[in-house]
Amino acid sequence: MTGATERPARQPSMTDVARTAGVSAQTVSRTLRDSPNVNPETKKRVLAAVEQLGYRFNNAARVLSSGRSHTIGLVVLQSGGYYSRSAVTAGVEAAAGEAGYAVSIATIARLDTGLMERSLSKLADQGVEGIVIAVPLISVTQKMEDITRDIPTVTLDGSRTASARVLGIDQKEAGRIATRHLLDLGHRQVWHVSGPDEWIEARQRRQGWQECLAAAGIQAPPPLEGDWSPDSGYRQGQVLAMIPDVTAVFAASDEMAFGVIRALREGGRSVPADVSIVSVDDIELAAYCAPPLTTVRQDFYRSGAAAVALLLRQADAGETLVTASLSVRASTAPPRSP
Amino acid sequence: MTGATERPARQPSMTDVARTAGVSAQTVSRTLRDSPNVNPETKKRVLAAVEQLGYRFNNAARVLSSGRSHTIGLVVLQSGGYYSRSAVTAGVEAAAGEAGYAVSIATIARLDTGLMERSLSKLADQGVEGIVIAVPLISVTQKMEDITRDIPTVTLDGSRTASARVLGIDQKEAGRIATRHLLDLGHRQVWHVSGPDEWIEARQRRQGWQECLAAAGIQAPPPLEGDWSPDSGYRQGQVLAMIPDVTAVFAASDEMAFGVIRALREGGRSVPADVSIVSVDDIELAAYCAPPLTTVRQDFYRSGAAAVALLLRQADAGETLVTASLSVRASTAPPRSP
DNA sequence: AGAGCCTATGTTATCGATGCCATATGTAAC
DNA sequence: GTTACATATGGCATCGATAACATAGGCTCT
Repeated sequence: MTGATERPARQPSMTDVARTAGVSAQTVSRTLRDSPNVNPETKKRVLAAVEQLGYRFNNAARVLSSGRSHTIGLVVLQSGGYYSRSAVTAGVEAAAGEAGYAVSIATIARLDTGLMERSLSKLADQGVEGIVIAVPLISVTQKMEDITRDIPTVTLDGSRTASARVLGIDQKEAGRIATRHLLDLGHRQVWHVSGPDEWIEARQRRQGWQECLAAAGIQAPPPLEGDWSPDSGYRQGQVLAMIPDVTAVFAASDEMAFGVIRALREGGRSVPADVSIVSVDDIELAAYCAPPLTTVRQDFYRSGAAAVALLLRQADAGETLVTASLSVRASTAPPRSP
Repeated sequence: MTGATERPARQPSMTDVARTAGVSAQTVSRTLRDSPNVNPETKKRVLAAVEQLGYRFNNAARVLSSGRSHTIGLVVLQSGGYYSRSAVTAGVEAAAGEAGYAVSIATIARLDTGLMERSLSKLADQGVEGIVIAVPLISVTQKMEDITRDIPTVTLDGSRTASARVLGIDQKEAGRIATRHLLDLGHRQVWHVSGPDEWIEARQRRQGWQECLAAAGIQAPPPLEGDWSPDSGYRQGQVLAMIPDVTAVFAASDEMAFGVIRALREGGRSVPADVSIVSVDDIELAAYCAPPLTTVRQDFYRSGAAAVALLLRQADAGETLVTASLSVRASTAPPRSP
């Protein structure tokens, strides 16, 4: 029975390599980790054996014995719509990869406390060494506190648990720049279609808008809240189209801006002749749709990367990293009768 | 020394739980995995101990001893631009999560053989039990063959290694539907702005277009190749704008379509009055830009989920899963003088 | 009542790499 | 010519869970 041809194709282990190379497993381990005290000659033999057997190390064993998983967890929203969020993902992955860390992604289908808890648990179970949370914590539960106490966590949204660190993202700046641009063109009032109130991003952009208006001695009109989607922009645009003296709108995202524009046009307003629109994100399409969108671009990729650096203790919390710049295109113009 | 207060806060292990509950580690293991033969009474004691100690299992140990990682690897392109791809990601994650699998994502910055090899290696090192490749294999190397021989792999692009299975995605259908729509409107010729030739998607959509034209007895004009980006659409649109008798264009993606439209308009052509445009994807913005885009929607989410099912042996290869449906909006119309 | 079989639980070996300590050279220092 | 110390390598315990086997009651069936 035992003498059968069967050899269940087990992956070769370090011991196998050691045997082939005529050294101990320990030496193989040292070689593969570039330990200093290994004879170049020996090293060569070991590497040859590795090559020959097609050896690849067993991650689980490595993690178990070293106690290090070299993995970072990332929590993002599933729906791909939010441009800035996917840029964050790319930044996190790039920075983590560079530092030799893998990224385990937990997506949540929508903002929901239960889903959030489950995602964090999942990541904790996977033994991640750090967590980047790129969605708002709509409410912080005990369970979340427990996990973020045990595992270094950085939030990118401004919301936080007792122990999670927050990477400073000054979104007000974007709101200010956008509003300023409209005022500079001669508009006397600027309306705002904001993101959902749970998102600090949305709140900060709204604040920037308010402050900028206040500084100009203008009383801000009530903001209209959307959910980042083009459709929500469209619906709020329909509201704006019913208000006669609207000449300038600041939308909190490009996607909403396009919805607003559509509604305004359907309502008989021309953009930018009657109404100017600025938004935030600068998605690729912004320059190619009609009209090409004037929008504030921010470097979210960089803040994703910075979050990883912060987790790996190579950067400080509180630093403000997202820089904003205005791309002026064709959705804004001076008001008709200044 | 030893009597110090210090207790280095090691995570509690199964043994600790066992001690607290007054049972063996094995019983704890059984309880936590819902083994049938555990006394409800005992189970309760164990769960209480788990709760009390804040125990969470050690994934590495579990993987090492069971030989199962319960993780699936996913290779995608980093740049978020390709709508269909991110839908695939969501589908993969949802299906994997449902089956109790985690997803480890390897993103490649661009289509490059070296990067591809590295990503696969990374995933293999992590001990994934299956791999979903959602990008084209521009060239298959020995190393890729080796990895996909050892680990069940499904490709979603149609390209393949010797052992990877291919999930049948009939993209021709999309090309056919789009072209058919234009012909039905009365157009006598349909031009095509295709995706990059490395992508099977692009090739198949092109084929569908060609076949549909051929069936109507029309000689297809040379396709214009883009890279999925709005900008590439714009550049090819400039070419089209220089050709007098273009009345209908099929673009292989929504983003390119918007680029084409912009170029055509700048060239003095009106859309859809002078030129009709159909594309593929149905991104959220398609309905809100000007003009609202007529486009073919495909269910990529579903094919991502199907890829996972295939890996987990719950489905068959070769099955065609992506269904296409046309969303008629305002970028198409009958030709001016039929 | 003893064979046979479930149920509930414990014991022990094992997965594959690493940490720590031991050992065997070589070689510089006094 | 010891002491001393760096270099190169091996041995063994260990990480935490699981698989496989072992055992001890309790029950059914003939």
